Formats: sequence, structure tokens, C-alpha cells
Amino acid sequence: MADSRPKTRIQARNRAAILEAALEVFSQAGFRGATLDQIATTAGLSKPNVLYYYPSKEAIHVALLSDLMDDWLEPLRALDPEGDAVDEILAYVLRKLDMAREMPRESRLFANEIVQGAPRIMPMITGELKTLVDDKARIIRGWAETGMIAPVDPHHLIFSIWATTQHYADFDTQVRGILAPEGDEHFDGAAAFLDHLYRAALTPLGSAVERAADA
Amino acid sequence: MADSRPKTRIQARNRAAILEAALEVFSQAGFRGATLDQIATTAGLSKPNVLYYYPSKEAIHVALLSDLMDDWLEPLRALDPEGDAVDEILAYVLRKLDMAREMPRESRLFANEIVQGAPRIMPMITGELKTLVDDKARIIRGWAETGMIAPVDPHHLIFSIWATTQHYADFDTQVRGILAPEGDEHFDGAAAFLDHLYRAALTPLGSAVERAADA
DNA sequence: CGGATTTTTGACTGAGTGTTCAACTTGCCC
DNA sequence: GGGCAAGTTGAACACTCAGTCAAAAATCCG
Repeated sequence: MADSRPKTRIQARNRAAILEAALEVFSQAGFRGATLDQIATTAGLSKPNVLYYYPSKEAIHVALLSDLMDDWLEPLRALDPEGDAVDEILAYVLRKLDMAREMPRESRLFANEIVQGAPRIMPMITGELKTLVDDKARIIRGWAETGMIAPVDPHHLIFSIWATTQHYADFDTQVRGILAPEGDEHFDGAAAFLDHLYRAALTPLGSAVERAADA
Repeated sequence: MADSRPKTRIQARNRAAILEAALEVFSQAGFRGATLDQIATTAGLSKPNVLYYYPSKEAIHVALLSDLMDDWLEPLRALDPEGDAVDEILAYVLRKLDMAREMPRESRLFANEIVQGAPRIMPMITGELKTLVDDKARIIRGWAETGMIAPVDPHHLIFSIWATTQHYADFDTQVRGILAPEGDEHFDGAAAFLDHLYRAALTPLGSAVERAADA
């Protein structure tokens, strides 16, 4: 984070082009599989020129992950302790699924990094990510203890939400290989399924009986 | 699958050592990140000797994935159309979670491959995997239509089971960074959570009322 | 043992790749 | 326009790494 703010229009444009290209390339090939040549070509720059803006391949990767982390965690941050418990969690699920649909490259970028042991972002995980998750887990635990939702372990609930939503971005190839959709219409089916899954799991037993009686 | 069956004891031993080493290395570093030197050293062989048994790095990778695919899909194959619907699916979930605990390297091997677009196993996905999944999805759909389980989309149910269970292997680094467990005890919490999650989502409404009445 | 076959390896090759550097060009400002 | 800083690049360097090869070693078998 030494030279983060650009000084000239050219710097702003080229730095942005490099990060956009890096997102494209890193998310598809992983850190090791990506080459500076690919990034440079995708960004429309020469390889030495890329290294004029970032000192190394690794610096690009770290800058990219750092820049994206905030946006990536925003939906969880938005979980409102004052809101309706089930609504809040379901909104989080659907928001994450939307992100898997609209930002699959970002999802795969993090997936690649974490599957291989998060060699470059371990501090972020045990740092701000853990802090945020523990914070939100406390809220969810409160909801469970006051009967607003069924009693579930909040950490495992969060993990399952990450898993089920990001799956549609990270394992997109597999999902498409099996469903053979035309475009993105299978995301609607996923949304319906996940709504049912989490609504059923979170609705407290009392409310579940009412729900059954209505049907 | 040209020279699959070993002719001598030495071939059997060395081929096995190479595949074991390749699993270790590929699952941690991905295809591109793994080197033949690492595999050779881990296997206790010289690099040219490794290439005496397999013609290329890619051949090792493909052989490994092919060999493991059957074991990897076995739990889904075991889903019994004659069994109790909820029990069968819950047994599948817990079986997959056990595999994530006991065989995390295998899980990460496939995860690495698929995240990067499955360049080497696309045929397996659209072939035997799709066939098996479609087959089991038909069974699950039957259960839903006859009211043995709640009406859910079977494909998305299967995806969610893969996602929630393999998450503990593929994203192990992240899970441990947040939970900071001593060993594997968090898998017990995961099992309890997933049992609740899928039991709640799959139990038909009628049975749910009974369950509520009992409580 | 002795010869044929299988297995092993050190040394090498050639392609790919991250990074450096000195020279060149462009843009900016007085 | 002129001078200085910012931006750009071709060429080269150092290193990694998949794969080759010919020769040596080990194993097998009569």
C-alpha cells in the first residue's frame, strides 16, 4: 500500500487496466499459472511497462486481493442486527448468490488462493475476515438464543452459505457440464432452492407449525 | 489407459509411489504449480525415472484423476432408491463430510482442476459424472413427487451437498483460520449443523408438524 | 555364471518466464 | 519552443522446469 493513490490520469488508467487484466488472468489460471505476458497483453501494455506500475507479479496479486476484499465482504457486513433474523440471513444468501452470478472472477480468484493454502493472504483471513465473521456469528447466536431462528451453530451456518453460493461461481464449469444451461437461468433455480433450504433450516419450530397449518 | 496394469513388482511399487506423491503435490499446488522435481523427490525417485513410468507430467495428472474418480463418486452411487429417502440423503451428506475429513487431498485435487475450468477432465464431467448425477436426481425427484421428502430441485440439492461438505476440505485453510481448532473437532460441529440443515429442508411438511408436536 | 531385459540416472537441451536496464518517446509546464 | 519528468520498450539476463538420451546399474532367467 505504498503507492496506492495515482498521481496522473495515465497512472489511474493503466493501474486500473492492469488490475482488470490481472483479475481476468489470475482468476482463470491461478497465481502460478498466470504469466506477466498474459496480463500485459490483456491490459494492452508491454511487460516491462506493467512492471513500471507494480514492482512484481506478486505485488499485482496482493494489490488485487486487497482491493477486492472489502467489496467481497460487504454483504456480510450488511447483515443488520436490528433486522428480522430470517429475512436478514436470507437476504445475505441471495446477495451472495447474486455476486456469484455477477462476479464469478472475483470468487474464483479467492477460491484459487485459498484452495492452495492462502499463501499470500493468510493475514487477511485470520485478521479482518475472522473479526468480521466472529462479530456476525455473535449476532446470529443471539438470534438463536432468543428463538428468532432455530438453534444452529452460526459459524457453520456462515460457512455453508459461502459454500452453497460461491459454488456456482467456483465450480461453474462443473455445474454447466451437468445442467447444460443456455445462459444463467440455472441461477434462478439455485435461488429458489437456497431460499427453501435456509428458510426451512432457520425457521423456529413454532413458526414451522404455523407454516404447515397454512398449507 | 494404455499401460495400466503393472508387469513387475517394481513397476507396481513405483507407479503407486508416483501417484501418491503426485496426489500430495498436485493437490497442494495445482497442476501448473506442481513440478516434476517435487513429485520425484516426494516419491523417492529421480525425475527421469518418474518419466520412465509416465510419459509426461500431464499423463500423471490424468492417471491420478481417472484412478480417483470412481472412489470419489462411490458415495453418490451408494444412494439407494429402495432406502428411506431422508435417511439415504443424510447418510450421503455425512459420508461426504467424512471424505472431506479423511481425504482432503483428493477433494482439493478436483477442486483445483475444476476451478480452473477442468481443462483435463471435461469429458469425465459431461460423461460419467453427468450420467450418474442425472440418474440419482431422477430418484430424488421421485421421492419428492411421492411426498417422501419436501419438494426440492434434486440437482441443486446435490450441488449444495457437494458444496457444504467439500468446503471443509477445499477451504480448510480458511475454516481453520476462523475457527482455530486444535485438530479436527470442528468436523463434529459441521456434522451436527449439516444434519439439522438437510433434515429441516427435506422433511416433508406433514412430518415437520409431528416433529414440532413432539417438542 | 552370463546374456538379455528392465530400471535408474547424470548431464543436457530448449522453451518459458520474472525481472532488469539503458535508451527512447511522450506529456507537461514555464 | 525547451527542458524536465513521466512513461515506454527491445534486448538481455538469470533461473526454472519439462522432457531427452546415452550409458550405467540392477534384475531376471537359463
